[in-house]
Amino acid sequence: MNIGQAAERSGVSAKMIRYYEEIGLIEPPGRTESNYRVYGEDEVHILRFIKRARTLGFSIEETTLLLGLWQDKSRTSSEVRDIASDHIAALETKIGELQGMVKTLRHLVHCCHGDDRPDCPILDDLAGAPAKKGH
Amino acid sequence: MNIGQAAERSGVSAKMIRYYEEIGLIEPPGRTESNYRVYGEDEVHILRFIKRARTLGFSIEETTLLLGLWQDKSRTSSEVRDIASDHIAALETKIGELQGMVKTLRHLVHCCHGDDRPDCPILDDLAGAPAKKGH
DNA sequence: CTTGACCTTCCCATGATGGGAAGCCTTACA
DNA sequence: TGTAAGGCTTCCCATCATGGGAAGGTCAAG
Repeated sequence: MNIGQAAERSGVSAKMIRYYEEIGLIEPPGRTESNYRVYGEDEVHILRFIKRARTLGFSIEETTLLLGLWQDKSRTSSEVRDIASDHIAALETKIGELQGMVKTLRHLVHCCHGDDRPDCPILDDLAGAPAKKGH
Repeated sequence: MNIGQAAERSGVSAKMIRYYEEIGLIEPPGRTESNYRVYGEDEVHILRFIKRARTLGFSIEETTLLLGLWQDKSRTSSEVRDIASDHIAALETKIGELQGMVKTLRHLVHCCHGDDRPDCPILDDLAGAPAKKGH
């Protein structure tokens, strides 16, 4: 099948398939006489694997690792689990950061009367003013 | 003061200060005879404002808006609050997505025995295998 | 006067993706 | 058989915010 169909069947855009090939994440496929890329079921399967990993937030680099482990019969499941565990830890760090931002913003919004007056605790905070007590 | 000191005092790198100037987020400062940028307390204050907004996860675009509102005496606090509220909503969407990833990964890691055997539910899932019941 | 630390501009890289142009190929239809 | 539409190819550019580094000018301390 051509790249368009492989894209549709895997959920990875044609642009991205070519990019993955370029960076060596996937092997260059065969070509027709007229230089069209030709894919089979196996390639679609690999692309779906990649798609799923990306959806779970793994970076291309981590995905490369996982893909290697997937295709390596002698891998140990603990290798994969370590990658996944590390990734969970990274995601949780990120979540914590975002939650910190939300908490601060929520407090500021709560303190902001939000009417036609220009007085605004949010801007005061951004500008580095000391927080007023007792809102 | 020179750019290096402004950077140190504001927490914004010299590279970024020049970039912010280039994209019009901040005004071009005065120059010495030898073409060095010259900053004063006001500029450091603005840079700190920007730094804080960025730390809270506002994009450059949102920061531009907030900066404009900060310097606009006729602004209404509701304008600022709307920006902040929108930003909170965006952050929470992002947090939800990350939490979804963590939940899935956690389940997979829980199901993975993580030893020397190659059998690995995480890879099975990435490869699109139907989940086994009961783990 | 030298040396080292600072400043200037300019270009390039990141990570993952999309947009689009120019040109070739295939398929379907009149 | 001719043509038009749409798919494919490569190549370049843009994003967003940031950092790295080179080449060259400037300043301050010794």
